[in-house]
Amino acid sequence: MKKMSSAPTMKDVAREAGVALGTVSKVVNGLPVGENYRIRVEAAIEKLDYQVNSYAQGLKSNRTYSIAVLLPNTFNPFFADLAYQLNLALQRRGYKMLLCCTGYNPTEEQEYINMVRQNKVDGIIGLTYNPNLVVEPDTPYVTIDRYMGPGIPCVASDNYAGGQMAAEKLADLGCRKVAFLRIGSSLTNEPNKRRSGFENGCLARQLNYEMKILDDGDPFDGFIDFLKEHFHNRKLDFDGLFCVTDNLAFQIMKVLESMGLKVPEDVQIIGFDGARMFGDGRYVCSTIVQPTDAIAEMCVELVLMDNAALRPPLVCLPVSYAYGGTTSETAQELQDADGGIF
Amino acid sequence: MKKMSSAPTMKDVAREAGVALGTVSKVVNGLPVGENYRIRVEAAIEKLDYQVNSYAQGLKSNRTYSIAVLLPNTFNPFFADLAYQLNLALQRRGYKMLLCCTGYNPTEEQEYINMVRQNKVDGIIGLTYNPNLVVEPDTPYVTIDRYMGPGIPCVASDNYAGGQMAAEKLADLGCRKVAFLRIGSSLTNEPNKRRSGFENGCLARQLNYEMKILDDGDPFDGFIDFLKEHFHNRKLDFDGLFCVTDNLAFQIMKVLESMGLKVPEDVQIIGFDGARMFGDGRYVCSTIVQPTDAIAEMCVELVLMDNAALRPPLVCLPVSYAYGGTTSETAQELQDADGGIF
DNA sequence: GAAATTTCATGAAACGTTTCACAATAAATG
DNA sequence: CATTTATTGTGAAACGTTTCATGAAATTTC
Repeated sequence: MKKMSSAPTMKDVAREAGVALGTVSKVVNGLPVGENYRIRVEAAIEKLDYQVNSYAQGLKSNRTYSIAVLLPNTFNPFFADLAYQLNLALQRRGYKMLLCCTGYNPTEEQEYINMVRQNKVDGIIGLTYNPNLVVEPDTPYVTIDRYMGPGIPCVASDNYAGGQMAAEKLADLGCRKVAFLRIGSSLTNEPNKRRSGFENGCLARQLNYEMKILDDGDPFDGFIDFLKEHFHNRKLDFDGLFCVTDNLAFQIMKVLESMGLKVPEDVQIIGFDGARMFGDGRYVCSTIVQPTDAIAEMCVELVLMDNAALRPPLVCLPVSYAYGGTTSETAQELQDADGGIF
Repeated sequence: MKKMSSAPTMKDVAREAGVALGTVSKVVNGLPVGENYRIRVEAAIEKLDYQVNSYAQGLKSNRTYSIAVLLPNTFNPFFADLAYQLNLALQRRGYKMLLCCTGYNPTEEQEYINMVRQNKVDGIIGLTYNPNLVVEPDTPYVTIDRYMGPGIPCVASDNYAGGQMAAEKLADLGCRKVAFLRIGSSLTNEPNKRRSGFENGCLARQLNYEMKILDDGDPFDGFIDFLKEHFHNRKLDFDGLFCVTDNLAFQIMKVLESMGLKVPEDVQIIGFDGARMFGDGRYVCSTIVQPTDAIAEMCVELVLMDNAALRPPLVCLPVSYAYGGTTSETAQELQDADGGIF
């Protein structure tokens, strides 16, 4: 005479175990309950194969144990790595990750932010580009790389130190004339500090440096022209290049190689991000590595923090340097690789 | 005397508009309502800045408009691309994507599958490795690359044709002795058809071929040995290599280059996946491109299909070939790139 | 113009939890 | 042993929707 149609509810469990509804709730939520009661309830849960209904749970408690993550996309290796690390960090705490790709679209970004108001998520972690996102003051919101104002914590790696480190590394490698390459959004975001850090590092090491910044509107082949101008016929105006991202570094490297130059023999190239595309510790180029694991951990920590007043406005996490070559020695380490090779 | 503490509910809207609760519900859900009523309700919604509570909605309707996507990780470019395309396809239909990285872990996979039973999602799209996942028969579930049995649609690219295409391409490029390289899981999954397709293609074009398959347990440097054996001192036992993934192709390429060989001048290398890491149409190596957009679209289509009986057991989607070099001509196209260069 | 029919707003019931005032039992106290 | 105190199970109320039987109003029909 049981209703077989739908999934069992707490009421069913209570009836089966011969206890009250509230008792089942306590057992399910790990609240203190008499030992014999607990056993009876757990047996009933097992027998009926009961699963809590998270809609009902959310309706009462206003918690979904899910966090929305806003990223422009997942194919950029840095974003992909962030998504992965955030998923891990959230999972460890029993939270689910709602991933939203915004495509740098301010409207999409705002739409996703609004989602939290429909109680779909308990908080938001966002790497966004809309400078005037409207966020409810009491909405748990944490940004990556973009400082949005007081009350909204921003987590970033120490971009300034990263720029400095790049300069020092190039100096250590014997470079004498270097350049910083960047495709610039004019946003006042944290990654912009890479430039000043690099500048400072060059000054400290008495390195000649040049800045090549292409504004948003400029075509990419501004860089091609730049490279042709300074490297044509092995001209080698620069012996070291610091590229604002690995993405750019990789492209520059390809172009230089197609011009007959060798990296790093002729030109040293250092990128930024250090997102491993193969999950095994190798990098496509030498790079300043962002600690995506620590960034993710911190973001999750902050977004789940109870006392909003204690949240710091800005958290900077230390970067490191990684060599990008694949030598036959390092190849040995690849056996532990887990990058989806079938 | 309004309660300012929490968000406005339908009841508040009804009171404000002077209509019944059910009328508000109809307006919110786009059901037929008298024009004057609709206007009044919409005004009230606007005024109160009302947002539906999706917990309550889910509790009644058993729908969350969210789909769980199971992938081993997001840093593998192919998975990253899939995640991105799935997000797009779901977004277009008003669905949210719950992304779950399973790390090839059968237990995690099963755990996420169970999630659907807690009513957290309306369906699951999974690229999984657990051969005996337990899925409720009536749970909308669609797999990528893994045929799990009748009733569970599998979406994949035409791996057989892809293998064939690789062989033909190598033949067209003038290769005479080629090899297929793979790190093998023994799973009977769709990607395994790449080998037989390649084999068939080689036979059709009278290409000498060799298969090098490393089992799961084998260390990666089995490949190093293989490469040393056949390419040491420009030996060039093979003039073309078909690698089962771009990942592997890229690694092989790096090793060969570190051995003093040039790609593609000395050895042609073709990978598989064609996941663009920079979102701009360029590839890290020549490759058989999987149509991740079509795969994603089909997965979403199938998982949201009302009539489960109409779902096909297996859907194969056409692959294509892409050249992997970055020439200065192609560099011009990079200006439209959107890969997160700051 | 009265009766039959259609249209559509109404509001109570239900969805499956959590919470909390209350009751019942057990333990501690003098 | 009676009384106070602490402990813990109980079950009704509430969360904010959707749904549907009800009835009022508008429309059509003869």
